[in-house]
Amino acid sequence: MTDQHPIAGKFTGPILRYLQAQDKPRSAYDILDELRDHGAKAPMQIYRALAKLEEAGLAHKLPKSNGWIACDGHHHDSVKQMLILMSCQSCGTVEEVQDAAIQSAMDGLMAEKNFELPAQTIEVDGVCAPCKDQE
Amino acid sequence: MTDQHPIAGKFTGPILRYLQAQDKPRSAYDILDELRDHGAKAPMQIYRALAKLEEAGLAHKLPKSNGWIACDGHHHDSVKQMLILMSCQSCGTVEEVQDAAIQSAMDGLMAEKNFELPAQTIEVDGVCAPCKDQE
DNA sequence: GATTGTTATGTTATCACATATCATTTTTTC
DNA sequence: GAAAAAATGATATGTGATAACATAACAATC
Repeated sequence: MTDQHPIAGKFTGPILRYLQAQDKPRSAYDILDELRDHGAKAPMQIYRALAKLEEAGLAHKLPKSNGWIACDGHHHDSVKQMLILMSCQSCGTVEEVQDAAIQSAMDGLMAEKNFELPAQTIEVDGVCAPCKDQE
Repeated sequence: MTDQHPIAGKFTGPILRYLQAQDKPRSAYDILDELRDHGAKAPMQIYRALAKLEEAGLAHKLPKSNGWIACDGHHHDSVKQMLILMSCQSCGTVEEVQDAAIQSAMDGLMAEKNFELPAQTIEVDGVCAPCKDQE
C-alpha cells in the first residue's frame, strides 16, 4: 500500500492528512476552509468524506463538542467496544481509550436493563495530566 | 416544599412543568414555542432558564442529541457520579442511571491516566427493553 | 429619596453545525 | 456504448447556541 489514505473520495485523503497534523479537534467548517484550494466548496462535501473516514475507523467525531480527530492509529474494536475520548478542557488534546473494566461494567448494566447498546463513542471533558501538573 | 419549582426565574417553572409532561426530550426551540404565551420570545430566555434548572439538578441535557428532559426525581450525586442517560432510538424515551460498577471502573481509568474528571453526563443511544421485546 | 451597584430579563443579530434536495458527473454493468 | 447506479457538486434551509447590548428590577448606601 503506497497510498496512506486508501478510502475512496476526492477529499478523504486531504482531510485525513489535515486532521493528523492537528493537535486538537477541528470542526467540519475548519476543514472546509482548509480544503478550499483542493476544490471544496460546500459543507456536504466535507461531511460525506468525514462519514467515510469515520466508518473506516480512521477518524472519530467528538459527540459533544462536534469536533473531529484522526484516529491515533491504535486498533479499536469498533464492533462492540465503547470508545472513550478524553478531552482536555485546558489544552484541547484528546486521548482515545478503550477500557476492559469499563466495558465489562457497561455490558453488565445494559444486560441488567435489557438495553441493546451498539458500539458507542463517548466524550468526557476534564483536565489531562500535563495540564493538571503544571497548575 | 409547597412550591414545585422553587428556582428563581420567570420561565423555570413553566419549563419544568412542560418537560415533566413530556415522555421524550424536547429541544430549547420546542420549549420556546411552547412558552410563547408565557411571554417567551427569544432562545436566550429559554437557555438561561434551562441552565438554572440543570444546575439545580431538576433538568438534564442530552449531550449528544441536544434535547432536554426533566429529572426523573431520583437523587443524583451530581458532584462525583457520572450520570448515564440511556436513550432509546426507537421510542425516544430516556432512562437515567448512576451505576457503582461503571463509576468505579471510570474512576480507576482516570486515576491511571492522571486525568481529572468532573461529574459527567453521558448519553448512550440504543434500544430499550420494551422496544427490543416487541420486535 | 437619589445614587449607585448588581442581578435578572428582553431583544437583535449572528455564528456554528448539519442535512435535505436536486443537478451534474462519473462509474459500473450489462 | 446505453442504461442504471453511485458519487460529487451546489443551493438552500433547518437546527442549535451565544455574543452583545439594552432595559428593568431590586437592594444597599449615603
